[in-house]
Amino acid sequence: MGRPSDAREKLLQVAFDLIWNQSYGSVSVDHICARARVNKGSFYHFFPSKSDLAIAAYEEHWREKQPELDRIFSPQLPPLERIELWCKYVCERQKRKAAQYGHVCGCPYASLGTELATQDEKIRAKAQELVDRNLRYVESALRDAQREELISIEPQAGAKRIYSTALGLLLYAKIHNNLKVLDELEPAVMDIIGAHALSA
Amino acid sequence: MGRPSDAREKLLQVAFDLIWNQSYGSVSVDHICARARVNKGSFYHFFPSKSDLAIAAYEEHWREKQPELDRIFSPQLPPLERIELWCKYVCERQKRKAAQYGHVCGCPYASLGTELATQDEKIRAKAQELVDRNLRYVESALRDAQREELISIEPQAGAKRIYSTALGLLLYAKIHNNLKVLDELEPAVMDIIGAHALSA
DNA sequence: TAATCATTTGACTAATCAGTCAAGAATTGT
DNA sequence: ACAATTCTTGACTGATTAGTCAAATGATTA
Repeated sequence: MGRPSDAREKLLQVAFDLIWNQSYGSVSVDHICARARVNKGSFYHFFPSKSDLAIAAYEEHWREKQPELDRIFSPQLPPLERIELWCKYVCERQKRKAAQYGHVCGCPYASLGTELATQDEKIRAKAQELVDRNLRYVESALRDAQREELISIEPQAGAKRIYSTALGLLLYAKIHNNLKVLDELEPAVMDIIGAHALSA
Repeated sequence: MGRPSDAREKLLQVAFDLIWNQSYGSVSVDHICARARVNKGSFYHFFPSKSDLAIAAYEEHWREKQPELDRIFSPQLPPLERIELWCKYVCERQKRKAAQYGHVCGCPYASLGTELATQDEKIRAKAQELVDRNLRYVESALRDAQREELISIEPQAGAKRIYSTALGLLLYAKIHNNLKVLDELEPAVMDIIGAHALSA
């Protein structure tokens, strides 16, 4: 089995953190290596390039966060409660991050995605994939709500609107470096749903 | 008056274009100079640093685009028509840009802002300023609509929601590199307003 | 114990980065 | 024509960039 190592995992963790809190362009391979206490040679032993690391780091982050999303969007919960829970989760996560780093960090997929969408097709595709995976949770909750005749909105279109609203508010909050912006997330999302609520 | 020159203007123009279509981090001072056919020494004759150029370039772009926004949001027009016109303008502009560069470019303020918000406070503040200037148009239109008793939504909160929706959809469209996403802009915005429309 | 294999080490390249500078060129006002 | 002012030129610095490599190390297995 050769020599055991946790360098790969450390690199993935550090890379995701640095890229989210700063940006892809301003974080160098040397920075990542230094922070992870890994030599450059080891870096390139595990990853063919910086952009491959970024992709792997984001995929790994998804892998770690997925159980939490599964919990939030558990079919055990009433569908609209899932979405409410998700809004709170998004806000809470931003609060934690902002407290840790001193500024609002926004959506990690959006940050990497928007920085490199026009430059690196593989990274754009990965960002899209991650966004779409998130979207699917919302869509599924809306579909369940529809089945229970709670709403009339088309689940796919509704999910896209809700997710775009979240992306937009996170972006707005990051640019204004102001967490209070996110207080609007839950009401805005609920209004999107509510506008199409079936009056009993 | 010394030697006349349009180097400054060329640099502003080229910088805005390159940063919007690529990213701040991936566009070097050398690239900008080469594209503008200006020597590096001239660059630093006009601008103290790369980030100062970026700020000046974005400010200059605003200066050029402002008349068009003034036209779109002319008080001569019915307030909700202004917003409708603005939605169409945003979509049209993205179509033009995408045709020109082969990919959806998204909102330039959001792109620069989200890339550097956590890194460069002056750039973050400028992005915020530009976003807020745009917001003011929407807010003013909503205020006029309120005065005419067309809507009940609070203008400031409504404008924030509408603008966030636009930011979110532009971001979503950029990450998916898909212009069709923007077809949702006008209906989504109108639903935000419509949900608070006063029934005659 | 010896062979095997994955990982580590750190020095190395060649390109690129933002930014500097001193000397020269072009314009205007006198 | 001359001085003052503004802009241009292009070579230069020193730091940083992504990526390479051959030799060394250490754990596992036979």
